[in-house]
Amino acid sequence: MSVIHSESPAFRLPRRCAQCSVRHKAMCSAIDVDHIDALDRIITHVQFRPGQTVFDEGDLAPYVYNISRGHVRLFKLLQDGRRQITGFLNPGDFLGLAARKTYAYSAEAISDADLCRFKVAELEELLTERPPVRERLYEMANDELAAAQEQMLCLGRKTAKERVASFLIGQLRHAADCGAGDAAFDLAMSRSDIADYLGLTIETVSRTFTALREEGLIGLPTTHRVSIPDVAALEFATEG
Amino acid sequence: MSVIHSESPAFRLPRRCAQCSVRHKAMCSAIDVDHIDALDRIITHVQFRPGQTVFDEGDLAPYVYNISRGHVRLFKLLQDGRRQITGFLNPGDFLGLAARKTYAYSAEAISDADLCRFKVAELEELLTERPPVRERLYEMANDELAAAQEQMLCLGRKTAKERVASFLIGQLRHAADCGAGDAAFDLAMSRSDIADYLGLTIETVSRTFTALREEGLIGLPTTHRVSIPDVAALEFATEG
DNA sequence: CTGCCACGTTGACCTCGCTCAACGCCAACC
DNA sequence: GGTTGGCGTTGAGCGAGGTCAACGTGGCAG
Repeated sequence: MSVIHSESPAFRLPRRCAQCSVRHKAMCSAIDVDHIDALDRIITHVQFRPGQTVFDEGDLAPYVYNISRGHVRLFKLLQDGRRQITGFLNPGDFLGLAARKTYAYSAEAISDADLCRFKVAELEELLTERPPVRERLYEMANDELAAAQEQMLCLGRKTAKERVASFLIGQLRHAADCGAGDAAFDLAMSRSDIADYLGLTIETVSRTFTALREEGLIGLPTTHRVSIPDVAALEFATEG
Repeated sequence: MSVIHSESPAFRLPRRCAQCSVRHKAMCSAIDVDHIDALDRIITHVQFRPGQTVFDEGDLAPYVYNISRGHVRLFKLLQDGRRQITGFLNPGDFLGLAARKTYAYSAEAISDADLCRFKVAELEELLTERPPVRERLYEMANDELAAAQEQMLCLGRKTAKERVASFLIGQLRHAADCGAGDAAFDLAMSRSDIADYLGLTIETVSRTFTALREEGLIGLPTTHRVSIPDVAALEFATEG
């Protein structure tokens, strides 16, 4: 496919939940193996290309999603185009949580991404039949809330260097969860995405990466790969 | 009492849920009138003075609270004392939502405040018996999440003037919910609290209030009272 | 190979909001 | 009445991060 940032509609894709590699992390983990077919019946698998829109803030919200592969950015825009990325989602993450009748934020794929799509109405049935699923969703909402509060601290009170260090530690933690052994990982997102996540400009992010590299706090084998020789040292730079 | 910022322990206070003036807004609204006595049995009413700590970030979290009177600030601190206020709570609001084993943020009373205290363990029983309560909590968590995302946009991408305008519009909305007729209201919090909520300094908040007043966008009959002659005009100042 | 384009880096300069300091106001207290 | 202390406002100067611009680099199409 020649046009990467295609706006062509996401296409469907047949899959089975039983084989889902991220089921254990996802909301679906609250549903036991014997009832997975109930999931399969209400799920549609859809695929997105990098940059493609999953939904826009203000759209009617008939669907929620689970990410089975790839990365997604969530963001809000001001009228003049200023953008604040409120979070990056990874495989296993839930998308559409805060949704009421309409989505409260926009979502775009960062990389190629496979998503499991649920109709909210059908999910509601599942929730009524299986209270543990709602409990799991409640837990996930609370985790997101805690993350949002941490991010507010970052945006409101940390310097550029502290923000970038915090971001990198967060990415490291996530990579560690995914089983990457040493303190090195790949960034799924561009400098521009990082800037809009940290409330900085691209230039400041770039300069701060360079400064951290020159101080020996990080290594940058490629622009999208980061190594952290001394995690404690970088953690210190997170707020000191 | 001569010492306002007393650190004396909060004292208990007998009350009945049936008479609670904010029950309709609170989590408790998911419990019908016939079962209010179940609430009364697991609730302790506690009172706080201005500046008093309800709990600190990192404390074990055996309790959650509902606010029946007064105002509370939630915040996180950096080691060097920098503070980010993540939210102001009003009567009817729930406190301790994001709690896991320990609180993820600190909470202090801003004004004199009455709180209804629940033991988490006992609330859990109520949740199991009455699923609508968990649904209500889930909704509240999602509302808070949406508010947190809006605040991230504010902190990451808005100018000082836009932040203060956004804050004032938010306070106006809240006052309107509470039935205040015209576009004027009292601020429960100090300039210092507003600064730490908006990621600014006290001086910048003060200067911005003055600037907005000189532009005719707001009136300041007293330092803690704000009138908004043209809500649409202030709303416009909210993002450009 | 060549040209193109998106992305990232670096430099020079500027500005918005921060820092530091002085001052005003008001309520509490002696 | 005078003093004190908390809070808010105002001013002067500064600096972290933004703006604008140039340049480097790597992947891809032809």
